[in-house]
Amino acid sequence: MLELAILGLLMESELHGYELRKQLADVMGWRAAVSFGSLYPALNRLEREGSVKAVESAEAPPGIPSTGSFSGEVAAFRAGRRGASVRGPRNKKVYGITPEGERRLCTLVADPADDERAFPLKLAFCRYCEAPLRVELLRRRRDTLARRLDEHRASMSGHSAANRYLRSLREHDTESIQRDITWLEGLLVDETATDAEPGFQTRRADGTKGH
Amino acid sequence: MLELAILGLLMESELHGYELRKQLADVMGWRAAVSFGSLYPALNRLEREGSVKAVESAEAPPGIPSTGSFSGEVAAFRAGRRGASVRGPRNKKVYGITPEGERRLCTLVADPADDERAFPLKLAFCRYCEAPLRVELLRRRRDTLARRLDEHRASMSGHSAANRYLRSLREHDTESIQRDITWLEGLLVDETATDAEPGFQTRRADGTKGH
DNA sequence: GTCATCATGTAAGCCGTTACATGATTGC
DNA sequence: GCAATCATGTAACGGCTTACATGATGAC
Repeated sequence: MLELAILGLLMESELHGYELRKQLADVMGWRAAVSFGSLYPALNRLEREGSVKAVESAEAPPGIPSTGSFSGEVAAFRAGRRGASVRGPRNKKVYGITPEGERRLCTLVADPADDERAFPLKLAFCRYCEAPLRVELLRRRRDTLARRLDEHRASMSGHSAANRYLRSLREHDTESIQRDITWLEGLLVDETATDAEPGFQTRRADGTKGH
Repeated sequence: MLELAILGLLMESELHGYELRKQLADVMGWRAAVSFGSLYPALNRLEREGSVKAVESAEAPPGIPSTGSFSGEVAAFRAGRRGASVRGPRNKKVYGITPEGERRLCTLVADPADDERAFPLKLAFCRYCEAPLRVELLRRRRDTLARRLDEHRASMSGHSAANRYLRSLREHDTESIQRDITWLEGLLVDETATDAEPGFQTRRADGTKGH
């Protein structure tokens, strides 16, 4: 799921790991506070499989009147040892998404496993996929919750009787699920109402800098 | 957290692993569907540390007119190889909670780390702890959510603008958190309103068979 | 006698975390 | 020059899952 988050953010702008993490925390909040220990390996994995690739960081180092890519080269040289030429001024490695990666993004959104962690992430980035896939995502989630609601009601009798905390928890739970379903149904209506719109959003044209 | 669930269920009745799992699924529903691969090791862990102990299963094997513990002994013998004498007819190992385990239960409820997984479990079993601990639990959770709500609002501007899915997700999220807080506040009121009640519930007296 | 279910466990692996190590850059 | 922050990584570990292995019991 981390991969989905990475790919989704890279659709909006090219980023390096450190900032990816910040934006992820910002965009998704408490849901997806991810650590470097999993972020960097994930980036390497995605790079190996061709979903992202390191790009020249277009960022001109401040303080030096930008004599072409010279200063960047120096920094890369001084930084030494690793991926070398793609490292930016501050030893940064800026990533961009590839066409392969865009396909992977939609594959991940299409993946039927949407638990509480995965779904919000999918929803946040599904705008880069085609409409039918988005509808499918919303329907699937709604159906999952509907099924859960049934189970919930089925097992309402019995256990809760002796435990007022458990009873309250379950009632609250039931209401929450109902609200979620209503919300999803609203999103589905929006989705079908606007299906005359352009199919899906593409990423920013190459060259336009995000942020 | 699995340990809390085990201890909590054992407060109500003596159980063996297999049924523990069923009841857990029943009581907590989708939240805590646990696998044997983690359940049995957890039970062994708890037994080693003295929080639970294997007990004679009082269950008389049906079809045999119960000539004392004879048939049980035979089954245990035939079952062979392991913990031997505490195994019931069907090679079951029935566990009960110890005083040590009861203390451990309250320690776990008191533990300040309550994420989305842990809190419902704590709430479900906090009735075995003393009132101040319960109040503390509810307050802590409410405060956590209140803080989250603030952060949420702080970062509302910006990102959501271009993404109607993300915007909707956040709005829904905010409302959900507010509802949760209101709910918790209600529970807190109940808690302080009923503090003339007997301190806390103890487990069933030894010998009374649950279920 | 065989199949479904009950019952207990082990092994491998996934996905994430914390803690640690390293070094560049900026501000003072 | 020193601390704070930016930036990238590695190592160890944790908790849980899946898949596998084993065997008892009951229904038919």
